[in-house]
Amino acid sequence: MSKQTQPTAKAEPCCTPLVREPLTEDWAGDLARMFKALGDPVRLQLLSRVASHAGGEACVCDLSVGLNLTQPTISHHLKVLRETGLLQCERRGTWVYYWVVPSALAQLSAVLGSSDVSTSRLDLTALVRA
Amino acid sequence: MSKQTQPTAKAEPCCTPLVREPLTEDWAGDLARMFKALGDPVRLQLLSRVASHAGGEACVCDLSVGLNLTQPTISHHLKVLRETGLLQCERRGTWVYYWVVPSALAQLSAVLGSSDVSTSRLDLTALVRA
DNA sequence: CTCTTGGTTAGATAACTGTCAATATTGATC
DNA sequence: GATCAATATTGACAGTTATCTAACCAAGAG
Repeated sequence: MSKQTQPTAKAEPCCTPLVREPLTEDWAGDLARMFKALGDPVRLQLLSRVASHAGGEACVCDLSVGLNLTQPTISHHLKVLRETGLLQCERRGTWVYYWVVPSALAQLSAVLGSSDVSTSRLDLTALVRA
Repeated sequence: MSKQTQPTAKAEPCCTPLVREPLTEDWAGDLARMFKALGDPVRLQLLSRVASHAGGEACVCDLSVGLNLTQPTISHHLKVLRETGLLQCERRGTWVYYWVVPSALAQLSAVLGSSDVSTSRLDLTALVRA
């Protein structure tokens, strides 16, 4: 369970301030996959609940309360977040605990934010492929 | 043309990183709409081309080159980015120029950024709240 | 081993999305 | 005016997605 395939969370030119890395074509695709995972209100709330939960992790039963959805639907959304590398999970006894992968969020945040304070410009330049 | 409705760029209880506290349902919806707009490789590339273009703006003809898509498709994606408040545009003569809305991207970046940003980055999270 | 509780998987379906061809609109130029 | 070039809009269609119900798997407790 805790051993998931994580197609997008590659240990690559990651986390280096993405200034001007000559971008592989895949990168826009990988980034888009992660942003798409965030592009659902339920998933955003789930992610937020996990991230802000005491101890940095939460079990599914904690996450489900208040969201007016069936449990399989919650499970589906968690799976999406897992498969994009934004979340990881582990089973402990009866419960399954989820936690965020900070580097994944940081990566997305860095792409959107200006990494160079002096130029106040967006760091999406790296996305422009040759 | 340049006078678009911008449903998502509201001034709200905005920009608290989602690791700090769970998102409200309303806000999650707004954020999700923007992230969803970024959740497409073509749109990511368009956005990055606009952002990295000389002068901070680009006309549609500049943006289309290289992307192997028909003109209406490009136009559609630009519309999505417009309607989520990530881009703005203006017609000048025959051409339509697009530019990014930095505050929108900053807002998303801030949401993703870790609250305990003990490390590097500027945490203007609170400032961006328009 | 059986029951119960927590969670995932499978299958079905309605809604949404990306794409294109065709058409419309807008402005410049003749 | 008529015409052309640059974008936008419309309509259609295939592929994807969010959600549900039902069934299944895993781990404790009797």
